[in-house]
Amino acid sequence: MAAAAGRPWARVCQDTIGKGKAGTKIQCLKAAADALKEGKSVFIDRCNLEREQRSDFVKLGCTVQADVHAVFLDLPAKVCISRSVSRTSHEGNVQGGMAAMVVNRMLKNKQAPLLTEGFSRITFCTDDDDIKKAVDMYSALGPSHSLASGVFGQKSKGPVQTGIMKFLKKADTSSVNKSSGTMVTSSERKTGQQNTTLKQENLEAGGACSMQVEKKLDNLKEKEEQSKERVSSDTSLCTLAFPSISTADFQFDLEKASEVIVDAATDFVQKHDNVRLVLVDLSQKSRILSLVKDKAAKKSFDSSRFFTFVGDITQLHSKGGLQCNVIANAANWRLKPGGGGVNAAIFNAAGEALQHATKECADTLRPGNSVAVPVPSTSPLHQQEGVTHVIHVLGPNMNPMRPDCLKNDYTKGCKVLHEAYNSLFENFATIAQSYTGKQNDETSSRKSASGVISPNDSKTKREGSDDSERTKKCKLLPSILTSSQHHERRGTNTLSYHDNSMGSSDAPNQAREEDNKKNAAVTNKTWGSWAQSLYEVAMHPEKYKNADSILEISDEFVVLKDLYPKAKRHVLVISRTDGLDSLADVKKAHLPLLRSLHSAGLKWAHKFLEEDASLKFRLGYHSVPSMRQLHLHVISQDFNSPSLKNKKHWNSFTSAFFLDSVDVMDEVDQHGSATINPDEKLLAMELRCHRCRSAHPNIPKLKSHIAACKSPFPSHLLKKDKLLSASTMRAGCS
DNA sequence: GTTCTAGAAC
DNA sequence: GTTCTAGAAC
Repeated sequence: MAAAAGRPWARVCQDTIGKGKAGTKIQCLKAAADALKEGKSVFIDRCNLEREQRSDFVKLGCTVQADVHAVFLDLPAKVCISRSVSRTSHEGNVQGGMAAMVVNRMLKNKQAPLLTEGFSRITFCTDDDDIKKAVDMYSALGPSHSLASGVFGQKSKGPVQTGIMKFLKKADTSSVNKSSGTMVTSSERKTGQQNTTLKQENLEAGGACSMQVEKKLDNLKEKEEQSKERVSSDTSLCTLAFPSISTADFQFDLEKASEVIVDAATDFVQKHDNVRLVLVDLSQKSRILSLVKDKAAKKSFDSSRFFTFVGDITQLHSKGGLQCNVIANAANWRLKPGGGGVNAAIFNAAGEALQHATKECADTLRPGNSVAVPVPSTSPLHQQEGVTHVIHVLGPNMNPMRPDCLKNDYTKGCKVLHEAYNSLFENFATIAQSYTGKQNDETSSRKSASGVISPNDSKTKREGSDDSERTKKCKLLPSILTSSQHHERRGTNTLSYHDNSMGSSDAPNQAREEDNKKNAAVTNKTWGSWAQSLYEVAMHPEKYKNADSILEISDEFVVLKDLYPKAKRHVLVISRTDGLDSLADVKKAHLPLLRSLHSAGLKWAHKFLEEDASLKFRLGYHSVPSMRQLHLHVISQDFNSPSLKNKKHWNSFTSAFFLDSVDVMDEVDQHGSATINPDEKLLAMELRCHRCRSAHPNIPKLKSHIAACKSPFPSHLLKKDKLLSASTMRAGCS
């Protein structure tokens, strides 16, 4: 039913139609029919996400011979959810925490509109820009204007669609003067002039976040209290607080490390006056502290000048009552923040100022060396803790997953660790000297001024001493590399990361390149230098047999704890077959190998289930792995891990990108190869809960959700034992 | 101002 | 694979 041109628009909205009460679809249909009778154009503002929901409106439009258009707001789920949750004045009161649930439910069933439903024009809007364009277009419609029929704005146009488009465009030219649709996306309507029913698939979109889950503070309860014991508050002694170097992430043997510490420290305090060394660790139960204590007790030296202390090295003064002028940092070779442990804590506590100050002193650090950095006076570490210098130290590394691994060579390791402490203490001695000098200077200046210090004098003095300090600092930093050395270092380090850390320093680069070429012939993929780690482990597992991360070595595979686990339990079963880099290389002949990897994975999953029966496991492969060498993931489904940080991480384990081992074995058995969907889009998909499939706007919100979600796992996982749990394990045993 | 993502570099 | 960081999103 085409009414006269120039008639206004009627907005039919189920949220408002009930005048305070919940509206009904019947009311909407009646209102739309009435408006059409009056010759108005009608805008149906309703979430008609399913075909069935909207069919009555389409029928109504058709019976009155109006053009029926759809504007489909096909926004990413995360946008819909975050906006619906954060809106504050929704007419239907769908907002806040409830909204996420409602929107998730709706999105689950959403069906994109089709021309065959009876629409003459469908406009897809996939972002705010599209929406604006659509609003502008409909707002600008005049009485004699018309919009082309067909489907517009759909991002993935299949060939059929194109055909339809062509056909419709052709047809459309003959009906140019027919009335056309006009729309408004909100209650604020402009001048609609045509008489048409317009249907809008309305996904309300508004503002911020879904679940109002409070941010979990990573404040671990077990964080040990600072030492309560009284410590000497003798401030005449310049004090260095230092953490044990290399014994945490670098996995240096504690027994050997404690010997080195005691040797180096006692030696140092015996040679230097007016200095104090304090070995600090967070935990009362710290093994390195007790080892050092025991060993130190057997030596004769002034125990007030070298002792151990339990506390946070960044809060020794404020929380521990221990004034330290200088603290040491167990740094990384890049001298960058992060990485956890002491390094992260110190950079955190000192603020950005320390990063800049460090940059000014050095770019990189070699094992066995240290660099002293004056802590800027603006830094909280300086202001609150009275720390004037941080000395970054890099010790030897025994962790095969870290750069410059010494592969258990403790002869060299102890030597380097000794060098590291010596370098640290020497740097500290020079700072201490400048302290004593300063104190003396100030004392003498006071004396000479007979108790009167002019502000100018004082200022000059301070600047002067700062300057001399800087000069000294440069002299005492043997670890600072020249610019050219620095570049060279970077170059070699890139290699050494893989060569040394992965134990193939004896394998020349050339060989690696050949390997890569050989491999490229199979999968046509070249692997970045960083992608070689698993290959190295697979080829030479014996070199790492002492590393904690290696759980099992057989002729066929190596079981390794993932260095960056994406869940509470996450291990890799790495095939040892050379040249088999990923699933794409797998042929029927590899079926026995796949079965071996699978049963090894099962065995470890069972072991973990015995330790924690609440876990669930999946065994599978990444369609396109990032690391070379075929490896099976065994991963618990809690995904509770700080290393799970981004969308790619999430989707690589929860989308079709993750191929269940049982399916892979079946496919290889039946077709001689695995079906791989290498679509990168799988990794860029919206974030959905792996249990209830609800969508979430970002990783933190998703993580909050999955920590609480108790929905059953999707049924496809329950088939074929893809999801291993304590109960499936028991069933398997019986 | 803070949080979060995404892309480049490694 | 991770780290770093600019800038988008909030």
